[in-house]
Amino acid sequence: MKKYLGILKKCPLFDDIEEENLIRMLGCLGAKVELFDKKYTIFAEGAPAKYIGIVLSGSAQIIQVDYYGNRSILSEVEQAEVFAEAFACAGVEALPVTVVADEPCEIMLINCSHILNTCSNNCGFHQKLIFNLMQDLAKKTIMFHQRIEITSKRTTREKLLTYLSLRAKKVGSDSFDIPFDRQELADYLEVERSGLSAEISRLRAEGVIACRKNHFELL
Amino acid sequence: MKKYLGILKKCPLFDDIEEENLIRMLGCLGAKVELFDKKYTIFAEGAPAKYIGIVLSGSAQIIQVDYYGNRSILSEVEQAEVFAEAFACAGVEALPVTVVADEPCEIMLINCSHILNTCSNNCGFHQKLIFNLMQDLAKKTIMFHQRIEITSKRTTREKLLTYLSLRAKKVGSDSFDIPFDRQELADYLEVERSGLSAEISRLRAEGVIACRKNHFELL
DNA sequence: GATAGTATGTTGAATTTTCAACAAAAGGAG
DNA sequence: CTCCTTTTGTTGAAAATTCAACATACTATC
Repeated sequence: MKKYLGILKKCPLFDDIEEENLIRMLGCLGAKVELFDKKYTIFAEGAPAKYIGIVLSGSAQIIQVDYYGNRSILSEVEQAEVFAEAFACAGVEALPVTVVADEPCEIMLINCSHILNTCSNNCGFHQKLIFNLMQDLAKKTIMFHQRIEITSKRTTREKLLTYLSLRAKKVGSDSFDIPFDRQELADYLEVERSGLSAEISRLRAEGVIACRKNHFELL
Repeated sequence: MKKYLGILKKCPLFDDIEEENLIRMLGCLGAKVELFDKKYTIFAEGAPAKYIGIVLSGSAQIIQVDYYGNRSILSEVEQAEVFAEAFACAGVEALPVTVVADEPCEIMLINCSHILNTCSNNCGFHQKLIFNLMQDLAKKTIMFHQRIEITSKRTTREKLLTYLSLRAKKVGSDSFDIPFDRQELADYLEVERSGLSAEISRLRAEGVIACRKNHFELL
C-alpha cells in the first residue's frame, strides 16, 4: 500500500489524516487494490453497492445505459477521486449505474460499512472519514448541479458552449483538454454525436472556438 | 420550538436524536424559523451559502434561471426535508441556485458552521448530525441520478413516462399526485410546456395514462 | 354568478435534432 | 509503410421540439 501514499494523500476522503495513520487505517478498513484494463467494468449495474472506489491511477466513467441501449455519461472520475460512495452511504442495495475504466486503472476498494461502523479496535479515524465523506458528497451534489446547468440548455450549441465555459472556468484558462472523445462528449451532453460534430465545425468556422482532438480553446 | 418537534423528528438530519436533546440542540445551533408566502424567495442566487434550510410546513422548489430567463426546476423540497445543505457543507461562498416557496412555508434556518464546528459547550451531537448530513447528501446524489435518468431521454414522451414511472414506484401505486403544475413539470423535465401538454393529451387518447390536473394514473 | 386573471390545451410554421449512410482522417499492428 | 480499425466529419431526409398565437378551462374574488 505504501506506494499509493502520495496519491491517497490527495484523495479528499483522507483529508487531514496523518500519513503514518493512513497505512494503519487502510489495513483496518480492509482496503484492497484491483486492476482494470481500458473499457473493463469496475462495477456493474445491479451489483451490491457495498464498496467505495478510489482511483489510484487511470480514470473511470460513471454511466447509465437505458432499456434501448442509449448511454449517458454521468461523470468522469479522475485520479485520487472517489466513486460509488453515494450508493454505499445511502444503503442502496443494488447499484443503479455502471462504472467502467476509461483507461487502464488501479482502483482501491473499501467496504463502506468498515467506514461507517466504528470497529472493535476503537480506531479514532471513523469520525474524520465520515466528515470527509460528507464534504465529498456535498461537492458531488454541486457537480450535478453544474451538469444540470449544462444539459438543461435546449440546443447542442448552447450545451456545448456552457460545458466549455464551465471547463475553462474550472481550469482557469481558455485553453484546456476535455476528458472525452466525441461520442463520450455527446453522451455527457445528452446530444447526438453527428450533430455535435457538425456544431463543433460550425463554431470553429465562426471563430468562436478552436479545437484539435480533445483540446479546446475559447476565442 | 416545541410545536415543531413532531416535524423535526421526521427530518433526516435529526435521525436517532432523542426528543429531549433536540430542543437543547436547536438552541445551541441557533436555529430560527422564518415564514414565506407563496412564490416568495427563501434564498436568492448569489446569496452567501451559510444556512441549511428545513421545511417545517409547505414546500419549496430549488430552481436555476439562466442568462435568457429560462427556468429549470432542480427539485421539490417537501415537509421535513433539508435544502441548501450541499452548498453550506462544501464551503461554497455564493448560492448557485434560488429557493422559492411553492406554497406558504415555515422554514427553519441553521447556520451550517454551527453544525460542522464543535462548539464550546462540548455538545455531543455534532458527530451524529454530521453522520446524518452525510446520509442525507448521499440520498440527494441518488435523487440527481434519477433526475438525469429522466432528462437524458430524448423525447418529451419518454421523459414524461420515465418521470411518471419513477413517481409511481416511489409512492408504490399507479395512481398518484405530482407536485408540479404543467409549466413546472415542463421546467423539471426540460421540455416545452406546449409540447408537454400535447404529449399528455396524446398519451391520454392512447389510453396509456389518465390524468386530471396534477393527479396521474398509469393504465 | 360575473369577471378578471391564470393555467392548460391546440395548432401550424420554423427550427433543431435525430437517424442513417457514407467519406475522410487518425491510430495501431504487423 | 501498408492495411485495418476506429474515430470524426458531412450530409439530407425524417422526426421532434420550439415558438407564437390563440382557444378553452379553471380559480379566485368581489
